[in-house]
Amino acid sequence: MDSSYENVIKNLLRNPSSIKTKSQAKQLHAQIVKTRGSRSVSLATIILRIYSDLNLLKESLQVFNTFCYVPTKAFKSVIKCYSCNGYFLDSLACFVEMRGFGKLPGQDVFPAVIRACTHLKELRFGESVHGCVVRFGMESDLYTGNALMNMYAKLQVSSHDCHVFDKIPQSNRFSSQRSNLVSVLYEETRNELIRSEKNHFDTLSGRRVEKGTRLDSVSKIFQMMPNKDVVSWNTVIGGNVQSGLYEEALDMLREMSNANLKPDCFTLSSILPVFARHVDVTKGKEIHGYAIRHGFDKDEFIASSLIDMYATCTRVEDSYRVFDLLPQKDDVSWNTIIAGCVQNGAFDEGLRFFRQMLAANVKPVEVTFSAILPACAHLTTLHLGKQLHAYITRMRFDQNMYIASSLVDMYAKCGKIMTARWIFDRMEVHDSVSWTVIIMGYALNGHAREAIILFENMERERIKPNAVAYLAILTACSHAGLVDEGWNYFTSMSKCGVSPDIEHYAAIADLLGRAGRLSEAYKFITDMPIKPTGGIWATLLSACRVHKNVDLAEKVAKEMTTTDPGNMGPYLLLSNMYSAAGRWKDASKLRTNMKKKGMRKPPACSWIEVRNKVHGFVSGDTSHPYYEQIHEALRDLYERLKQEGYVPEMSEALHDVDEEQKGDLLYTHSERLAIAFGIISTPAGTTIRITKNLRVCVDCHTAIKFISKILGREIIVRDNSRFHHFKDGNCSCGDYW
DNA sequence: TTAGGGTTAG
Repeated sequence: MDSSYENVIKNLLRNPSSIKTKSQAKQLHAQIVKTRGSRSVSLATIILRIYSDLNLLKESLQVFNTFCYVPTKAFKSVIKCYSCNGYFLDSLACFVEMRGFGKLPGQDVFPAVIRACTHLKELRFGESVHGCVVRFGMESDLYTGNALMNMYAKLQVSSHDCHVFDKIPQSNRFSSQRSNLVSVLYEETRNELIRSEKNHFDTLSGRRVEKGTRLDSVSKIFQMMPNKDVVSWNTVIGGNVQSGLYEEALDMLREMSNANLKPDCFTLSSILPVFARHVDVTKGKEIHGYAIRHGFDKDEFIASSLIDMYATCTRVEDSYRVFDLLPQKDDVSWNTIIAGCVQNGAFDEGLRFFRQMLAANVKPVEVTFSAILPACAHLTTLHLGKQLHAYITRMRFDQNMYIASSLVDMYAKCGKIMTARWIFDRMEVHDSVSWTVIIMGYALNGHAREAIILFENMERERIKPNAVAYLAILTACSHAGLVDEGWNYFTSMSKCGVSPDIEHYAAIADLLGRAGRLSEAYKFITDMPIKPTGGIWATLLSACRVHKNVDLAEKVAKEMTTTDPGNMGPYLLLSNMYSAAGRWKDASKLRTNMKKKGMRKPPACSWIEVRNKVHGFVSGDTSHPYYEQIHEALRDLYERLKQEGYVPEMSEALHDVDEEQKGDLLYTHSERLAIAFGIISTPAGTTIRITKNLRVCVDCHTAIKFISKILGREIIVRDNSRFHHFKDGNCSCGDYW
């Protein structure tokens, strides 16, 4: 080899950071092995450092495993390389091994070790490492300080300490072969290390890190740091935000500016959730403006924070705009826009984004499913829900609490309560949400007793019912007419520290009204400590309709038109009641009034899924390609119903017209069109599932009961308030809705 | 060494 070439090699070895690529590193390594053999420990250490700096774990380990005696520098390189590649457990095991040899760690290794502790949620181990930092006088190192603050800020957020061998996170991607070895090594030395390092820490610093005071630890470290950079500030701000200390986070942001440090991408994406939670779109927009001026708005992190902020502030149109302008979209950007749509009730849009995400070859993750499933639940798109469920099972996401709860809710809302229960029973752990969805599922499907049993089981499992859980059980009681039970739950709420809000009052008003205790319900509403809403009056009005009390209905409708003048619900219900009582003049007067006020009844619409396709029907709609067959089926059905004793109930017909015309109006209702289509396009005996945007009318309700009997089919109708399971001539709602 | 997204609501 000529001397100039030899010089190049020497220079490279003296200045290893000049190696920038994997192939350069491998060439140098090969050259050294070729010319000088592989015995030189110092050369191998330099090569290892080069591989480690380039994050080449496989190559680093190949060199590392050749050492008989491992130099400190080699340990440091491998610890860092493991940590940077996400092999946190191996990183810690290597650190333990290094300490076992009595080698002194330097400030260059601590950030990687602390980062590993943070990812593994190993607070106790992290504290012992902190002890080690203090012991070796490295507290003033900027990177170590930042890493420590990050660790305390993160682990302080989780409510309980989770140790690595209690539950190894899935994200820890070490090989299973190696894991046993590492686990044994780690287990053997871990406790010993924690003991020795922590003793040093406690005696040297005179401080003890107690549970629950870890954000104080962050502040203390921050205050004691001689040098602080943007990362230090970002870490403290982010820690405050994650702990819900929004005002403190904003104060820190101001202080940061006073310290002449400019917010960067990290600062902005940490602070944006503050405005989302405060629903302060004006301040959020200011941040958006700042991001645009500094060219940060194309950053995926900032963009997803902005999308989320606008969606949380119900400005979903602005979310779309940010999303559309984003040149590179990652899975989080997609998940954020999908969740934003679904949370704002834009279910179809959410599904559209979900399909686009798949078309863009972005792989859905757990969050994607818990974001999209509620859309299937609300739209009752069972076929899509089932497809998603199959994918979730294949991906082994089914034990994820968010996903499992969403699946239970989706099946319950699609009327498949047994499937919902099956999933619920197979969940390893239940939280208050999963209990609530199954209880609400039974409530909506008319199984109050089962809901009560589950509510008691939840309390037995020491899961404290929250406001939503109480709402679920009150709904169950009200749907089943269990007045005493409902009242008991209502009165026990406050004792359990959950103050009833308007929905709970509404459930009780519904409960009383349903039981026919109308004046009691009226008094309950007027006496409540919260101002009654239009919705709560509507509940009572509905009860007046069922119990045919026109006088109280007029009184209630009057209350409603004062509290909620734009709502046409009371007009419609009252007008139907006038018609039912034969008071045609009053009914027509009311309708004229509505017209004068520019009120129009929204079109009634029902939909049914047949062979994975959703078919929608609007009242009186003749546009469906199978309309002729549908109409014929309806005619046949009408004849058979009449033979069975069905008499059309004309009381709710909208006009004062002759009986024959009313008959026409009635059998063109959207739910009947959908049911008729279901009958002609599915095999005999199959359950028919219909979803309707408005309340089912009395006549349709009666007719569907007959249909379920004569065809021997179960018909499940989800209207805008509840489920109706029609079977053998009966309905689960007990004729109250 | 720092940042973003998820479940229940008659």
